[in-house]
Amino acid sequence: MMTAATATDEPTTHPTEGAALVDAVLGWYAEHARDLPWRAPGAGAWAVLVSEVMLQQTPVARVEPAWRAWMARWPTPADLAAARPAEVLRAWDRLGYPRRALRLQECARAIVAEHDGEVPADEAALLALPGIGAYTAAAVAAFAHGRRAVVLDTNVRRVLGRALEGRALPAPSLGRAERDRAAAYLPADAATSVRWNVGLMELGALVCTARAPRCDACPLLDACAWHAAGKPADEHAGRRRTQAWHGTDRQVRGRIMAHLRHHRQEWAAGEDLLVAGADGADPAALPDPGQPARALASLVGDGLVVADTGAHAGRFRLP
DNA sequence: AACACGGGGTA
DNA sequence: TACCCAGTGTT
Repeated sequence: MMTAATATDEPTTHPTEGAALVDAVLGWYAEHARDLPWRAPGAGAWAVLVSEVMLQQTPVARVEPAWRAWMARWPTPADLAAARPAEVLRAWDRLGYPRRALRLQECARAIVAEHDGEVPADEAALLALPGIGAYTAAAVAAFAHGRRAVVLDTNVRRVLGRALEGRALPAPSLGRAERDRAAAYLPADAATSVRWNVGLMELGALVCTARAPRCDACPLLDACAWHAAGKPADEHAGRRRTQAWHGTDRQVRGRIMAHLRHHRQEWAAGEDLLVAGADGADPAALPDPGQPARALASLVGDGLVVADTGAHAGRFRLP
């Protein structure tokens, strides 16, 4: 696949500088790679895909036990496709963003229906699956199938941004110029490109971290533009917004989902869910009394909660 | 381009 | 307390 950059004011490849960076990253990765289960030689494409979806915004430490239990229970796409969504959501537990769990099951069903139960290797085919975006499509193509792909997650963007451009942190949004630059540095050999991708991610996770980078342990120290410039501050600092959590609709949604995951009965009374969302207090006494009901309605809208429309209206359950 | 979307660990 | 984390889908 041709992924050449089209910028006219810069070369599209960086053979000398790029080769030195690649050697440094590959050498470091060979020495320091973590022994994660989805990297084991026997891990199949489905195992890799499941790990990548779980790792979307959830740290490795919390994903690992959930991934082991998940793969033991549903070792193939067909197994997950046949599961009850309520059990899928319970197994997802507290990994966060539970819509990912539903999309992962939709993804499994699409793989069964459209790809004979086999995880596709083509990046475009992967991108068409539910819950698979640009990052995950590239990651599965590379790590599950050994394909050459431009894998750009937050770690890779930070490492390349620092080493090549001297930026403390990547821009809030990924632009074409940044993607072209990453493509220009991707090794031509497929097997090498896979190790480059995973090596950059590992370097970003263990050494070139966002908060307190351990530059003394970095294999790219001598080549790093950010370090050479004296590690200037993040130029986008003023425009980044931290997401609120306490008192938000998201927190209330989480409480309702937690209640339903642990509820023994099939159906739960809406009143119980509203109280659960209000953290045990009377919803009417909240600063925003309508919040629990609004959160519950949004969960129903997302398909994470089902409302009984029959004779027992006012009762809810997991789908 | 901006938003909404969980939850917990760490400095 | 504030920030961060192997992003995705919608508006």
